[in-house]
Amino acid sequence: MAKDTTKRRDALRETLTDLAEKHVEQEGLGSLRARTLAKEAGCAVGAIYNVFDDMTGLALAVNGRTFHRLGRHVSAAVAKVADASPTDRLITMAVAYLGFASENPNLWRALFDVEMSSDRDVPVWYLEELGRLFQIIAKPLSELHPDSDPGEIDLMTRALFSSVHGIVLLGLENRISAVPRDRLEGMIEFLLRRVSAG
Amino acid sequence: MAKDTTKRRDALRETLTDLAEKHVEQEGLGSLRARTLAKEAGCAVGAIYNVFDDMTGLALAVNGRTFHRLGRHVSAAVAKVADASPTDRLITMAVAYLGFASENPNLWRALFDVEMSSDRDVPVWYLEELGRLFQIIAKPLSELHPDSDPGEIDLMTRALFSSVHGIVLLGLENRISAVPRDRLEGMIEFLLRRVSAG
DNA sequence: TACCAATCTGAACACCGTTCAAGACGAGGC
DNA sequence: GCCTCGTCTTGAACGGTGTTCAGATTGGTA
Repeated sequence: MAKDTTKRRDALRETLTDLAEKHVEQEGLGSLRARTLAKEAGCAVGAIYNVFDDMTGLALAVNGRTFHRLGRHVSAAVAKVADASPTDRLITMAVAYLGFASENPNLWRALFDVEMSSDRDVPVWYLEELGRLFQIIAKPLSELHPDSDPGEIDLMTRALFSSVHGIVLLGLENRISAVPRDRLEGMIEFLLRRVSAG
Repeated sequence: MAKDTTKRRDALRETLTDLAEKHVEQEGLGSLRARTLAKEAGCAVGAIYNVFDDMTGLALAVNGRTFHRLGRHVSAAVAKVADASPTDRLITMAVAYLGFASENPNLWRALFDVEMSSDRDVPVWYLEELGRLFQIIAKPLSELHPDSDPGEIDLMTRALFSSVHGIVLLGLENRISAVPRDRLEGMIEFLLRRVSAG
């Protein structure tokens, strides 16, 4: 079978991603070291490059998992209040987003800190995963504004997501603001109630 | 006079900051190289460390200038519409913020990209400059909500700034969204009008 | 002028991601 | 079972980074 080496490849890929995920979670994206990972995984530094394009590729693999978990986290939260008003569902999702970010700060930050500046294209799954997230935000919005065309809904979705993201981002950046967690929830709820009240 | 060497120190400090600013503006924060700057400034690499603690200190010096320019940009914009309604003034400021960010993307990004994770304290002027920015945002807000206590105003200020910041951040990050500039202005105006309408 | 402390120098250090020639090894044919 | 060949794996080496520090230099002072 020609599968044996492929299996080992996949196993190494997973081992490395596991280890990298642990490092990012505990010490942040900047703590990823090729030599350290190789030692921990019991392989040579060069072996990493048989499995990933470069260290950014490895970081993207970690982000893939995080993105998926984030999506499930938000989905699960909103599923529990499926009968609530669109506004309350929006608030639930946003607070769930805040919760995920504050419970997984390093992993969450890594989602936006990876170097994409190079010629590397944004991976398809990145946009797909983001699209899924936007879709579950768009649903309550289109209920709130049944007469708006999809383009308008899309813009509102991006605006709301960006706003909540901004509050979470600067709120968790304690060097700048250091707003208590429950205050952040209050800010988010205030914002969304105001925007929804039409 | 013992001032002569001090003068040279200050001159080198300014020269290095000028050069660094140019590099950040053109190529981004990540393009700062100690050896390159030393060569351009006509000094040795080690001389940089007589004038700055490390490269982060140099980046902070650049950010100091940017922060100041940003403050003046927003102030100037709102000064032109001093007689407008509080809501319109908020929108003017936010759009000015967007304008500054989109015209100086690399310098603006550097404001939030500097490594502060280490033990280094946030410089006082950083917080002072941010405080000034928050103050000019808070003014229209306290006109809109004359009965709110300063604590509430402060939270609303942070919430609004963070929201606008989020929209600008993800909006200019073309790898993720790529929303046209005028659409971004629309999103900001929509958000602020909704939040202001009480 | 002569001295000393402060400044400046740049080679050296420790570390990083990445590469690649060479050795090891698995798969398929006999 | 053995051989061959191509692929995988190895880790030293490469080129780059920020930072340091012993020695050279220089400016201020007596």
